[in-house]
Amino acid sequence: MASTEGSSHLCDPSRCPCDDAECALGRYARATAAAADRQGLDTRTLAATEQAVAERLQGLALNMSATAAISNIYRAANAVRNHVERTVLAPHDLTWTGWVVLWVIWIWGRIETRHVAAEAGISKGTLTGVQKTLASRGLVNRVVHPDDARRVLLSLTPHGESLMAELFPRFNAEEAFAVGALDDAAQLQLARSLRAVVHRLEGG
Amino acid sequence: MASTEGSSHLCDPSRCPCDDAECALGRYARATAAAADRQGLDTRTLAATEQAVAERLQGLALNMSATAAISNIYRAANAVRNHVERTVLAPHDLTWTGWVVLWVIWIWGRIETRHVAAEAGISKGTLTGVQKTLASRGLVNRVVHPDDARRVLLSLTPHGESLMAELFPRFNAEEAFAVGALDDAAQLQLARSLRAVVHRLEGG
DNA sequence: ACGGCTTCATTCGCCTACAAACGATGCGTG
DNA sequence: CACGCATCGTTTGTAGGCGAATGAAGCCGT
Repeated sequence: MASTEGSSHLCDPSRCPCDDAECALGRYARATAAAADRQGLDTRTLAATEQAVAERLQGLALNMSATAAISNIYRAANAVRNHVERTVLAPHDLTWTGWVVLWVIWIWGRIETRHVAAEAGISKGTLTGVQKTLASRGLVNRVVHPDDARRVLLSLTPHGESLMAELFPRFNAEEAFAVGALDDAAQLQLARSLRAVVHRLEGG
Repeated sequence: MASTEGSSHLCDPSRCPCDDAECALGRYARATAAAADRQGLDTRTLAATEQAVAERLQGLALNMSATAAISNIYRAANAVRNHVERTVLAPHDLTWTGWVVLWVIWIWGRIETRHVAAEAGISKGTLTGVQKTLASRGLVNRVVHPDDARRVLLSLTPHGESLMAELFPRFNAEEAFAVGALDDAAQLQLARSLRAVVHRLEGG
């Protein structure tokens, strides 16, 4: 029977809006139903497993709003990144990290690599590779620090400068589009709540 | 002159709370000041560049609240991921992606790989590698679909089951800790705003 | 039943991404 | 001046991460 074919289509979370606290249980109910409908064989074992999962989740249902908030943080971050990569970065063969690094150098003009890594939120080792890629495309200059041969200074080439001048307005416009469904107060509230999360985790 | 040594320490964004709309200009002012203090040589060129950057940013200052919200989404997502990796996942040699994949399989019991990739928010190709890693550790079973030889079904081994039973409560506790500075209403509001962003970008 | 079309998972090349190890450089003290 | 120690950036090894290409498998119209 084709019970595994048509009815096995799961609720795609990237399209299903129902993952807040109230709806999470409903979503899980749909999950169990779909799973029960999907299995075909060994009904008892899978049903027992699903039952056990339900008991586990119900035992921790008090933190459902936390789960909803956290999982949405991650999904939103990925959505923003993917959207910007497609609409702004991909036409110029730039990755997200490459863009962030360019942006940091653009803002600071001339900056040591360790500071670029800290500002961009990547490790030193990662920056070495990104910097090499950007330099090979003629976007970034690499100069040894005149006073300390251990350090390296990065700056944009004229080509990099003109690219940033062209891309930054588009990037900013996409940022504005992403939060376009929220009014100014909601945007500030969102930023404030997220900052509270960051402080809580990174120390503050 | 040690002007490049002590005074070149930039405001570390991972620790500086000042990146909301009001403070962003202040942060940039500090940036320009630090840059001007840092350069030592070719003062005019760098100052002219900074001046040009200031003009560009001021011309787009209207979207500052959007920038603050978006950048905080990304920082918060990274903070959550790093925190959970350190506190819960690293002791068991699990990566974030590996955890998410395990979680999806745990919830759905038996699920096709394409659905796992969709639920976990990764590509099919990435899942192939992650699945291989998890299978090599005896956490995941891989079975060809009985009715369609193209598809592959994933499920947890008993070892994987017991690992999830142990780790999920800890994971959930860390999620709750991350948003612990917000009350329930703020958590739901945060989830709702983020969901609005996701809908806006992924279609809805 | 046979030819195209679709839909899977996998593979490939390239690029992050991090921790740890490494080598080079600078600094401070004896 | 020379020794140890701290601080850089880079390298190494392992694991994600994606798009595009690949090949196997099913579907469907003729």
